[in-house]
Amino acid sequence: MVHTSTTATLQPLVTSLSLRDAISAEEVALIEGLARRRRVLRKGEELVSQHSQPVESCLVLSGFTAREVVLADGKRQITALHVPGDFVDLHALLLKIMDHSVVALTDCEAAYVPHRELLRVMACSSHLGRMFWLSTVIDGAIQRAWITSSGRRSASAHLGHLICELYLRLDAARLAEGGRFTFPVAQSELADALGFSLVHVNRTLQDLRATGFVSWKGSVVTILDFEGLAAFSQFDPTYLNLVKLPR
Amino acid sequence: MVHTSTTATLQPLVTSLSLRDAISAEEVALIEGLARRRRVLRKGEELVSQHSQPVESCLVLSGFTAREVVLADGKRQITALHVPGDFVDLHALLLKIMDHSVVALTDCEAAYVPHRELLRVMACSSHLGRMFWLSTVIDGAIQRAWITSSGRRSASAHLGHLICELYLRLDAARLAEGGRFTFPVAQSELADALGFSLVHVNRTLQDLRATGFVSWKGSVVTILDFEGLAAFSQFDPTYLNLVKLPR
DNA sequence: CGCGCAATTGATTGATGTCAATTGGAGTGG
DNA sequence: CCACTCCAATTGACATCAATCAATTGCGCG
Repeated sequence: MVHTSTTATLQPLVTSLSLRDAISAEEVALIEGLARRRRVLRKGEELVSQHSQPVESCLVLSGFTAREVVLADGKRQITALHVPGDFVDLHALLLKIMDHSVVALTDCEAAYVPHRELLRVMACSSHLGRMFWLSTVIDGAIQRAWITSSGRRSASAHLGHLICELYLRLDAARLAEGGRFTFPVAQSELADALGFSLVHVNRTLQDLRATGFVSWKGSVVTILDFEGLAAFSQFDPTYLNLVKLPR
Repeated sequence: MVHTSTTATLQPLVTSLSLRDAISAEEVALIEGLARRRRVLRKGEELVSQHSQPVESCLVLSGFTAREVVLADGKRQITALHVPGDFVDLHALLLKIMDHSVVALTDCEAAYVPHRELLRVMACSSHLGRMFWLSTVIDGAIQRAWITSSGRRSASAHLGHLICELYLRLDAARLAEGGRFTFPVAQSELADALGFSLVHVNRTLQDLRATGFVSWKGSVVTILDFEGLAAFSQFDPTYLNLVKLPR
């Protein structure tokens, strides 16, 4: 069952953009003036389907989502994790055809904004246009970091790097506190994000716990020593662009 | 020794953009009207340095380049390969700080366009602005494909997938002919792109040759059976967006 | 011919996947 | 409250894959 309504504040998007550059009151008004529909999705539902040709782009308001590709032999790869405030398929505005799908890892809410509306707002504010562009470009930077982890980091550093990344992104979205955040995702899904087998995720998690940098109980992740974990995982937060600059 | 001059046609860029959407005569004029400086780089030189804050973006006119990250322990990961016509650090227009460097894998020529010039042209043509955005978003799609290869494909399928991708990209740039292209890159560099050890690249290449899909002698790569290689590597070219569509 | 670099090979170690079983915890019906 | 069920987490044993170390070969060039 899909719930749809028109009431939804786009505050998470404003918050996310404001982390990277000042967003004026006029720009906030433009954003809040975007026509959109709201959907509530349950864990496992697709927000956007592979091969579809979206005419609207999808913004996550709450919950965790992932981009995933399923190969012919049934193997699955998650190529990105998204947190509230992320415009998960903004790139569909230009790509036209989705080469992957976006799924809900937890129950979540999303706002769908017609491409026509995005173009209208970008015509009013080229700065907002650049901020939208920026958000797709940050997604790309995160993907490069994943490629690096996958190719050249040990299994525990790969996982540790992901934990550091998630923590900073969630903290920026005010969804983390004191090194702790909730990440209600099964180890099998983590496996698909890391490119590991399920068993290997489990053992890597145990290795990481043994270092004392991280505690992970149920869906609560606690970073006990961020500096230590970051050094161990060779994590450099520059690529997240959590810096307010004129763009 | 760095050679610099101001004469350089940006035709490779026009060709690349024209693959994805019609580019009008006016738009071509706008592109050719971009102020820029030209540099000739030798194999191994850096086009753009990690941690730098570019005020111009770099377009490859000829030769192969790569984005690379070097970790503290000396391990290297190549996160993207670029072919002539690619705007390799267009994203620096928004990211401001480079989280990786771009290096020349072969001797090559590049044009550097000041960000101010890009903003000027985008103000004249919002369509060109979207085409620039598109090119960064295609880079992102390629990166997702790399993540998928790295995480969920066998070593030979990973390499096979990369060969299919390079072939189509080079073919689109008119740098391939009859399944054959020149790729003067050492196995050690291929290793850094695939996230393999050098020895493993060598053996994977032998496996792939044994399938009969590919011949790779010196720097000449010949795809003997594209359909077979694509099926074997689960290669679906959709993500390359080599389709002319209104964007 | 001999140098130097890239490609190749062999042997071994270590990391990771697979298969199969067991444990643990939350929810459910009796 | 207890037994039962289901699913996720965990463990053990083993097979494979891939990294490492250490030669050796092949080739272009002075």
